[in-house]
Amino acid sequence: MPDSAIRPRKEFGKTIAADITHRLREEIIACALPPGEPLRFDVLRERFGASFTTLREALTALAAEGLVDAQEQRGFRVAPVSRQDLIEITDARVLVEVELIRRSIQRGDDDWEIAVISTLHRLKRIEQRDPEHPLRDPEWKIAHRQFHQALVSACGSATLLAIRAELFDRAERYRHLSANFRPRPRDKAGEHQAIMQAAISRNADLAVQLIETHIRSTADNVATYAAHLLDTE
Amino acid sequence: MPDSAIRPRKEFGKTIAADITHRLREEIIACALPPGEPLRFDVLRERFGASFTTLREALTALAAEGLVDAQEQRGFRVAPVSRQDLIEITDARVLVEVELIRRSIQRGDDDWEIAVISTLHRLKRIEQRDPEHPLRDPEWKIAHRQFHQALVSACGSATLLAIRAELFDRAERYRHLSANFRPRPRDKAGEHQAIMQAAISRNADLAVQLIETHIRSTADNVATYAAHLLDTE
DNA sequence: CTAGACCATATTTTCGAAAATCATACCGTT
DNA sequence: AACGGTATGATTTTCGAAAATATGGTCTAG
Repeated sequence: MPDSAIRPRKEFGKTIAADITHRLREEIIACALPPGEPLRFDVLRERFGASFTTLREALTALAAEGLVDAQEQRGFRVAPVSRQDLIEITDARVLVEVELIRRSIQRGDDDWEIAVISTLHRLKRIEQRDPEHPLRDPEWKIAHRQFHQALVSACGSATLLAIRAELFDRAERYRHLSANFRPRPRDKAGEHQAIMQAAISRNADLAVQLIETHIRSTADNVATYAAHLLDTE
Repeated sequence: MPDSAIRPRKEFGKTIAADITHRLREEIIACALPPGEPLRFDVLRERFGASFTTLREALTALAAEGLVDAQEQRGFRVAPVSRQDLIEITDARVLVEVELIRRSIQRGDDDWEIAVISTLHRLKRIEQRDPEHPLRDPEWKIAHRQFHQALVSACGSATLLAIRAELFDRAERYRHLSANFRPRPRDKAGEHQAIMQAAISRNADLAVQLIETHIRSTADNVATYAAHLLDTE
């Protein structure tokens, strides 16, 4: 029996507000709600079936995450994109992720190694099964997120992990932005494999270098293929 | 004519929700609302004169900043404190602030130098005038915040500045926590002066080292004098 | 023809009542 | 006495109406 049979309203989290926050976040990251799009209450009300104030709570939370732009007395809109913002997010990600990889490699135990290996394995399975544009596949997105999450999960700082997760989401939105115009994805599978091996063999310097390249080349890709969307701001 | 004559409701920001977010943030940082304190709506309603939903919006925003703990279906409370949390905030601050100081020293122009010098000057003036417990003085708090803000203001990344500001607020709460038990403040004035000089003379390595010591010794102080508040968790 | 004031409409923001949920005390049963 | 279920009160969460504010267009004066 599919549990969708008993799905009255809420799916993620117990409150409607938390659920809508989650759904809105996903739609913004996937660019189903395009950057700069005004978020008017009557439209959202129809789309999500919630009241003004519940929607307002969700939008306020997303504004704090940097995915929504709150313009006082003039409503909300999806956070706009810009080349500068992409650069800042990339730099911040490198700064944080490099530190967390180092800490994880130093502190990671058996469970951490297992998590890294198994999340990569699942990611590769999904890529085999369906070797085309991966960002269109929700399962690939989840598996990709979980692999990168696993890599840093042993760092020991919930504070830095939360910051990292926020930056990851904001970067993922930019990847979606360029996904429709990118001719063919480069060899991410190979990069992920190499990162995993460096991490498991506790070669921190190599892992750090690979991660930085991974993040920066992804951003370069976005800047190239979404250039027409970044310069019109 | 003082503009307080025409202050019907709002003070900071144009919406009541933004105003209440600001006021709640200040009270939490100052530990006027102590860590772990339940934030019940009828109490807040009386204290701030706003409705349920407006308060809810403010609390949701503060939860995203890490100052409030949202327990789904069971309300909100002031974020609890712990030794582990203090360590994480301190480490994260060092990571970010060190990077931002470097960038600011490299990129800062004349206006940056002027901002650093003038904010420190104001801070010293306030300290002369009233040499006792500085955290009790709202003016000192603002001046202190502005000096540290000025130091990193030329870094060129609004993204990292926002992260830094959040961590600064969370750290300031811990400083307030121990302020009542600390016998006498150490020589912060001298430290600030040395940091300013290193920054202005573009000695990045020295400035970075001084900032790191500044942050860590402050945290050590908190851990010492607020120990009884951190271990009971 | 332009600038500014004014009105009408669209949209956001706020409110308190009502619904949903949780915590507690009570009661009956074993 | 211990346990489990249930009623009751306390608290949070959600809703749509009402108030506040912005937007866009029209008219008038210069």
